[in-house]
Amino acid sequence: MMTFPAAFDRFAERALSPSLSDGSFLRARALARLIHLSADDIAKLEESDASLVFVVDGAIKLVAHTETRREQVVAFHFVGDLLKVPARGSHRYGLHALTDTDLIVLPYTEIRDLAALDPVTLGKMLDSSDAALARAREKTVLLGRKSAPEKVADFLVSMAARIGKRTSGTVTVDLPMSRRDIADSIGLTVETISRQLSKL
Amino acid sequence: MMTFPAAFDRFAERALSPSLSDGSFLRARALARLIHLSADDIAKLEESDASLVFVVDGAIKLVAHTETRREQVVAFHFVGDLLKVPARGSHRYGLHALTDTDLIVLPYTEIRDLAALDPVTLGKMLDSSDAALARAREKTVLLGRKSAPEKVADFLVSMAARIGKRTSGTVTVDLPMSRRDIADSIGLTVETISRQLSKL
DNA sequence: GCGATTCTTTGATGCAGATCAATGCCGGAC
DNA sequence: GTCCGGCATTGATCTGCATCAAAGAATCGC
Repeated sequence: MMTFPAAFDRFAERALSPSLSDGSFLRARALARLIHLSADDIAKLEESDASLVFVVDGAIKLVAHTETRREQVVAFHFVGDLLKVPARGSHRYGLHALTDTDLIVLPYTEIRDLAALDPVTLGKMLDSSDAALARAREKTVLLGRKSAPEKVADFLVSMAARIGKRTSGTVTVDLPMSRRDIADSIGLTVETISRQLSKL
Repeated sequence: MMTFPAAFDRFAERALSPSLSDGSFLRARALARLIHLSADDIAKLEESDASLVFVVDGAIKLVAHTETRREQVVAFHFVGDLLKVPARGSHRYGLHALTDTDLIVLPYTEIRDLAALDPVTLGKMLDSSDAALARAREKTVLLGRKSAPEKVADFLVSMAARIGKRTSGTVTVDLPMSRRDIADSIGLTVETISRQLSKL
């Protein structure tokens, strides 16, 4: 748990320009909300507009819901990540906490307009978007052209790269998500995940 | 076919700020190359660095190659699109022409640095990245959680939205890509595509 | 500490879509 | 024209993963 001023400062350090005008800075501060989520909670976001979200602490999944009650985990995000949660498109998107989590949430279009005059802030948004796009493209290859064993292996490798702890040669990963989350992320069923992991 | 000055102007109109300084404008112009591709040609890009590509005319596919000779179509792009072709990551990326195509290509990091001082240019790059990310996310849902008939139907709908011609109530789409391209895009085989299309 | 609930594992069966194979179709070379 | 090579369709078979089912293991409330 965290206070708003402390959380907003972390957001500002990560996402805003240090040379942002006082006016713009205060405007951003006024638009920001701190949301604390317990594990399994769902963030209440505007569905009609996209949101800019900063993960102050914890871990989350971005989920797309299809009409037919199926769900796809579009991305996982961890501390320090900046992401855009899209407004309702052909699917409904939701943000679910994997662990206890603190988020700073801002309305996307407003903050985009605010950043329109500030290249440093805009640049940070661009870099976040590019990073997310790169991961989404890798995931496209994973989902489109790989077998179950490859999917599980690649998933573990990518998680190790993002949240693995390197201690004296060996890398350990503490996975904050359930088997179901993994399954919904890489397009398999929990049973298949379980079987693949048993074989290791 | 098109001359460099004409092609670069179209790129500048789409991607650069009208108020960009003369120096930056000329620098961008010096970095840009015009590449003309015939159908099925592959663009020769730097593999060590990402490229910023503008589609002046024609249609292209962004392809990821796996080690094992399989390939995944990551995205299709059409006239007016601005896209980033990533440097070699865990997969090798290539740009293939679907029809006769003119591209303006620039080294990504240089143009990103050049844009670092110009919010309008940066904003256009951000918007392109966001649009690509939104499509990639939709594709993630498609690949991860949909059946063959749904994949084909969704593919046709999304292509209609992007390149369909609306003439008096009915929408017609002229698909520039082969069955194989469609298959490699939505994670199916040509035979399955063929069977699904027959049922319509 | 002990049921109740949820998550994970393991096994048996089924099916959607891949693979293999053959034929048809179209467009270009000459 | 007709030969040829690549693309598309259609059919037969196979298989990887889903689905269905049930039995542990962990976690929670009280």
